[in-house]
Amino acid sequence: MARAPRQADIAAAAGVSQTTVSLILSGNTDGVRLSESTRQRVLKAAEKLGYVPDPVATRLASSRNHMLGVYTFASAFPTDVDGFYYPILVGIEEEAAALGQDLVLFTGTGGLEAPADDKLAIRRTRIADGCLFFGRQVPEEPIDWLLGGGFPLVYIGRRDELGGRIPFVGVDYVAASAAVVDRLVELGHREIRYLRSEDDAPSSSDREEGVLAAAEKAELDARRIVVRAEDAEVAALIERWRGEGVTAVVVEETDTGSLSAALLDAVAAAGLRPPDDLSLAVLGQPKDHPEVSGFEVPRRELGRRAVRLLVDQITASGPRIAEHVLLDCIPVAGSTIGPA
Amino acid sequence: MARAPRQADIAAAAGVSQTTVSLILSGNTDGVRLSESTRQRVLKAAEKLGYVPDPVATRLASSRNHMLGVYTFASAFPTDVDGFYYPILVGIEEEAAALGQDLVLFTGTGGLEAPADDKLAIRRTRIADGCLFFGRQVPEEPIDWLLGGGFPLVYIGRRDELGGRIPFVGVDYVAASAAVVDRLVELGHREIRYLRSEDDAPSSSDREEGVLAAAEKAELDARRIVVRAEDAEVAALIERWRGEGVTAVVVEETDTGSLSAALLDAVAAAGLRPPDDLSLAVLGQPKDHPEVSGFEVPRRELGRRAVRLLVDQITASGPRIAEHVLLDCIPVAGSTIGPA
DNA sequence: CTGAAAGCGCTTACAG
DNA sequence: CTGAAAGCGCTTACAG
Repeated sequence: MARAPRQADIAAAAGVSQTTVSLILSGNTDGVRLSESTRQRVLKAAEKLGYVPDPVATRLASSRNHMLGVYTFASAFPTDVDGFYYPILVGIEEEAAALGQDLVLFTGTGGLEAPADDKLAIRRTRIADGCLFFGRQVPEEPIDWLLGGGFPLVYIGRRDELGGRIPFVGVDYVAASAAVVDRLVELGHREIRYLRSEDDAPSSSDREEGVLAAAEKAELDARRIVVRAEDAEVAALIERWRGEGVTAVVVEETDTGSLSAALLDAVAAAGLRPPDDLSLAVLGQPKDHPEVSGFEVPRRELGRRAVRLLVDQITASGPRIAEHVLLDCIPVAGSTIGPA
Repeated sequence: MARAPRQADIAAAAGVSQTTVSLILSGNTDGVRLSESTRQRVLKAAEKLGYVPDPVATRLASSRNHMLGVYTFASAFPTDVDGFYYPILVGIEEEAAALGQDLVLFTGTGGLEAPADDKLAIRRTRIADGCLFFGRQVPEEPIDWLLGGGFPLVYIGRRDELGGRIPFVGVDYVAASAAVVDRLVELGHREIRYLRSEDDAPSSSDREEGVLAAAEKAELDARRIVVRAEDAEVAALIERWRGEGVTAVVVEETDTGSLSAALLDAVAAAGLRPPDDLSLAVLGQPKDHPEVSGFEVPRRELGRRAVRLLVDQITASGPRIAEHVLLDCIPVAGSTIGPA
């Protein structure tokens, strides 16, 4: 394969030094003045040779290469939760394109390798100007290392680890969840149940926090509200709750959506028709069920904002401070909530 | 934070040269022998300093960077045809991860910029070791330029441009489509219609070719079989075909899936229930309609094979030849085809 | 067995 | 106005 042309090749072709080529191509006209004729000659030679700067060399020598990393702790294109992550990726791509940034997907550990390899894979993200991270857990050591080195990074989703030093763009699940319960209370519901998964992701505890805050405000018996369950237990719960006089059920929407799907199935199987027999709300947007009341997570915007925050960090001149952004959810009125 | 430690720091600490450190840390024991004591001293110093190799420098110094480009001519994450491309991306990511390659998504022109910019964006793909291309059209000039420079690239989808010099992994739509018509003929159907889009993508003409080949073999009147139509015209066609005694309809599945969706809707609206009132087949897999007869496009495998072909090209020692791979589709029996 | 040196392709002071 | 030189942190011949 013919070598890719370098600045030195352009320099030879244009009869100038490699330094001059670098100056002209990088548009680094800071305190420098170059004759227009030289400039044109260089530009023409570069065009003719089809010059493309080597991003790796650029990054070694300077600091930017206009590549943003995207690191997911599982798969960037998960098959079981595609409906969840896809809009975020769409947002990331949109904003990156708008800002002239390419994306580097680090495929590091597809879950196949030992978690020990995570460390190296995460450190490799340094080849980009900065990196977006997705995922429930935070591998503290490598992230701390990146942060300590001043490497720009942004998590997608709220992260409190490492003393709050991790910049993130998250979703205000607390407020959105509280609003859903508020609405039920306003409609006269007193016997409410909140069904959540066993998993302890921040997005789960945030939702619970919002639910409990609203319950407390309404002076409901908070101890009875929260119920942790597996998908398989849902049908039995529905039965029990009917006996307890429950009039409204709220369920967490997780990335797989399996818990809310299980609930919707169980409700239908029990012959209950919301909102008449039971009010139903999902803390999120269940797939293929736009009629269900709840809220919409601004996933696309999440991706866009994360990219913007990252680029801000990269271009920031002063010392960076950890930035934390929480986006509001969009309330979904739906048709599954009614008077108690 | 103090500077990240470099090999030179370790060298100083261990009292050896930086070269020796590099040799020991990279495990590059090829023709070299190092005393175990030196080795231990260096390893210990590296550990103590918390050394992590700089991936950027590593990649500059070695020739490959283990990054594969992914270039899409529109958006890598299209919102209207997500169901179509997503599995391909999944396959690409899987195989890339398995082969230890990172992915660079070129966001070049999201359709916003003039096609002239395509040229530069496409050339930028050279920062990777090789690149995968998606898309209906081939911008000949930049692709030719890449090919001429010996840059490894693979198209996803059959491409005949540039004198067949473009390596690709495609799908054997001809054979799969013919097989569907064969099946209908075996079941006694003689009045068959093939509904296709106006668009002239290779995947469309391949399907038509397969349909016509099967029709010819069965000595059907080929002139009446193929019908090009827009989504909006489908309902009227159904009506007409009933008058013509049509017993089976085959429809093309495009990336948006809108034509097959229009047909399924029109058939249902006309009160026709396949396979009793009409046999129905889709040349592909319509979204959310697993019961429809036809075939499944091996999209995930398409992504995987494309990655493998690309990596083969990259690692090939001798002169590369354009490789063309066609994958078989998986027949879907379905329940919408019956006897005439 | 180990080191001095060149080089990967750029940027960035520093000289003219 | 432009060039020679050093340097980013590593790898890889090439000498001892």
